[in-house]
This record gives sequence, C-alpha cells and structure tokens, in this order.
Amino acid sequence: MLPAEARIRRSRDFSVALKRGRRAARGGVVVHWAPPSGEAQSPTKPSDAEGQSTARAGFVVSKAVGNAVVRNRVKRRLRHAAAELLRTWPPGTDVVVRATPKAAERDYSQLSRDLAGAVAAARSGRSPNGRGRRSRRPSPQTGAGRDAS
RNA sequence: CGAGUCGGCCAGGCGGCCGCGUCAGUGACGGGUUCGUCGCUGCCGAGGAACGUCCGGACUCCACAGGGCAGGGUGGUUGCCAACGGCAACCCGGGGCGACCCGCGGGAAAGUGCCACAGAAAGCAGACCGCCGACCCCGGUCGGUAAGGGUGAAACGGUGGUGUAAGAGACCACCAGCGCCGCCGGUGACGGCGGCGGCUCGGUAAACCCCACCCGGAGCAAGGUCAAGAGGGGCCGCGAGGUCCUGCGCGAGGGUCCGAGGGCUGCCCGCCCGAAUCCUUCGCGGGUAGACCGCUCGAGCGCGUCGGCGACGGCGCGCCUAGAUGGAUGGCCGCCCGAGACAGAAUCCGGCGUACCGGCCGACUCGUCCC
RNA sequence: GGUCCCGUGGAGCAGUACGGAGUGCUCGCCGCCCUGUCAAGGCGGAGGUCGCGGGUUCAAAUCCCGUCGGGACCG
Repeated sequence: MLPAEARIRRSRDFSVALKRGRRAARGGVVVHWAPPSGEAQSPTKPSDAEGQSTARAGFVVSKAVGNAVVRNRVKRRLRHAAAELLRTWPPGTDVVVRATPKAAERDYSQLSRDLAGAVAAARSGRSPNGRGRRSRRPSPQTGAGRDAS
C-alpha cells in the first residue's frame, strides 16, 4: 500500500496535475503524468513540490464506476499496483489515476497491467496537453457585437 | 412424513507472508522524560442493514417580558420508552379450517364545500315513464301515489302480509341498522343481557373543518481555539499604553436629527432601541477548499437472577469494541464446506422503511400414517 | 455528511393549491399543397404505462405512504 506521504492530498495539487500532466489510457484507467516541475513552478503553488523525497500518486474514482463498495475496491487495488511502480518514478512526479466504469469488472492482474501500460505510455508520450491550445474562436463575437449596436 | 405460521441468531471458516490506519511501548536524531521527524515491536481496525434520510432524541449555536392569531404533526384503549409517527398486549373491523395475519382505526344529527357523465331527481325536497281517480274530442289538463321501469359508484331499509281507487312503516310479524335507559364484567377501548322509542336520519375529514394531545429555529460544512485581518466602538489612564467587544471593501440610488427605520426568526397587539462609520435596495470586486479541538464510555454490550402475558424494568458480575480527513481492509498462497448475497463508518444513539445467497435454533397449527 | 428541488408524447414546458374523459403551447416527426429543387410558409395527422408500487375515493397526473432515478445548494 501507499503511505500517506506518497499520495496527493490537496485539491490544488490534483487540479495542477490533471491540467499539466500528459495523458494516456489503458483498459480501465486513465493516467495523467506530471513530471517534477522544474523551476517553472508557479509561485502560488505552496508546497514543497521541490522538497519531495518520493513521487506521489492520486486516484479519482467517480460514482459512475459503481457503488461505494466497488469504488473502494478499485481504489485499493490501484493504490497497491501504484505502490509497486512508484519507486521507479523520479521524486517530485505527480501522477493522477482516473478509473473508468470498466475498471469495476477487471481483476487485480488486469488492473495492474492497465496501470503499468498507461504510465509507460504517458511517460514517453510527446506533446501531451495539445488540447485546449487551438483557439477555435471563429466568430461568435462579430454577430453579437452587431446585435448590440 | 408432508404443508404452513411466528420469534430469535449467523453473515464463509482456519492458517502463513508482504503492505495501510489509529493507539501504546521502545530506540535514534534535534537544546529535549512532556514537542517533532524517522525506525522497530505489539493490540485493535465497518454492517445487519454501516443504506435511504422518513420520524424521535442527545449535543452545539442562535432567539426568547407577556398575550393573541396563524402554521406543522399525531389520532381505538391501556401500557413501555429519554423521546417518537416506534414497540407490546388488548378492543373493534376484515381474511384464514387453524397456528396466525392485515387495517392513518376520533367526529359526517357543530357548520361549509363537493358528488363529473348518466338520470325526473345527488340530499331533502321533489316526480320522467308508469299506476289510480276526475274532466274534456285522438291526446291532453288537474289531483293522488312512490309499489314497478330506467340511470348511476351511490336513489330514502329487506321479505311476507293487512290495507287501498292505486299505493305507501299507514299498520302487523320477523330480520338488518340507529338512538336512549337499566343491570353485569373490564383500569379502559368495549362486550353481554333485558327493556323502550321513533320507524331510517346517503357518501366524502389521505376536502375545509371540529375535538384531544404535542411542537422555538438551525444543523458537526453545528460550534470552538490558534494563525492571518483594513477598520470601528466601550472601559481604565494626564499620556505612552492596557483591556474587552465587533469584523471584508468599493460604487450608485433612497431614508432621515424626533421619528426613517430596526428588534422581539411567520403576523398582530404591546414593549424596547433609535441618528453613528446608521438603516435599506441594487451592482461590482475580494476572501474561504490552513492547523487543531468537537471525535468517541454510551438511554453501551454480554451472562445470570427477580418482577411482568409482553414491550420492558430492577439487581449482581464481567467487558472496552474503528475514529479516517483525497478519507485506513489490499496483494500473494494453502486447506475445508453448501462456492458465499445485499452491501463500506464520517458527531452519537432509539426506531421505521428498503436491498439480500443461504444456513441454524426454538415454539406452534393443519393433514396423513404407526404405536 | 447535511439541506432542498424535479420526474407529463422524441426534446423543453404548462396542467397538480380547489380530484371529474390525457387537455394545451413551442420545436421535432409523417403525409399533402406551394417551388425547377431545397428551406421557409399553408393544411392535415400520428405519437403519452403522467418514473414505479401501494392506499384513500364512485373516480387520482392531481390527495397520502413507500420506492427508484436525476439535479441544485452548504463558510
């Protein structure tokens, strides 16, 4: 299992990792890989991201996965699987793992393979957060401006 | 043996290794028996429904001179309980051969409303067809009648007779229902027996309402401590300052120095405050997702005994049984059985309701056979 | 964890206080007309277990109880 210090515990840290992290999906999981932020860390980020001695993992299991018993089981299995991989990650790395509804049906060995595969893909993947860049703002304002006058 | 009724209990078990969380002990480090970090060892670590959040409390904060109105809830009786819309026993009504089960089960002669369509008529008076009598030309007019027809969920008791022009509780017998009186039984709801009366007076209160009883509001994201915090006010002091209370800013509009407004968590009476940096309406922006406490020993659980039909209560002995905060139960392996359902604590209790693979124990009923 | 709200044709709503035939609005769908064609427009039409179960009532989308699903809010 994962000791508390190896888990992401702040809502802000989750948001940052989900936004910055490179994304990859396998089977029942989606992984967001956020490498240790160089110095480009925004000054508002309060904590110690630099002083971390280990990588950290966080888990998001939504209601769509199942009832409370199912969600707990999925989260515990993911935590166990992440603990085995965690030692190979550079300190300061934040990884958020989201579970999809399919995760409820997978046993531990399948889930473990999903996680390892997704992490490997996200870690080596290029140009992760290309989403949101393209500014598809064709013209809604022009019409609006005309009406306003 | 078969079919069934009621009540209680269990919720896969045993073992090994590696992890996670709280607590305790212990070692090292930091000035450090008390604090912090890291390590080691040990104990403990989800449920009967933890669920839904439908009721009731504990607890916390807010409010509270007094009176009235409004609002909400409950609804057979007697008990149990901290309390309850819960539970027990009993009564009444309904179902079952029976054990037993089901029922929001007060009041409709206190008043109001509603009863669509159909039907003559839907509530207290009346009469469409009809029946009977009288009168005039087929057909109608007037009067009597409510037995028959038809409509409807519901039509002014039912059957038989007397009676009559035709009829009708107009009268008689029995039955059903209602009311009153007396006696007996019961704490009571109510029941039993006897007598009398008028002969009947529709339904709906999970429609308004009446009666009886109960209810202040919000909820642990309650609330408190610390940290941060522009400013404002009270008191003490000559002053420096001290101490307590309060708590974000900007802009625009409105109200006003004796009555604008505010408070008494809905409204009224009544009472109180009231001119400041105040009150009120609208808009914009900022801030909050820091730490700790609350946080688990309690209407607690188990066993025995006594009282009670029972719910439950008294006494004695024993036990301590999760306290997380992105939220602790996972992974690997072995053996056994019937191959294991519904499902995860978040302040804590008592209920109710709902979901659910199966298994065990006890009491009882009906049927069949044997002794 | 707590407090509330909403389920009605394919979509969005009204109807629910005070029970009386599933009534209505906008869009969508189908057919016809118009046009060389499409859109727009005109005419006509289809389509609903009122989330589900139980109860009260002669009668329930409406009243009562339970249950399922969806959504909002909290200093």
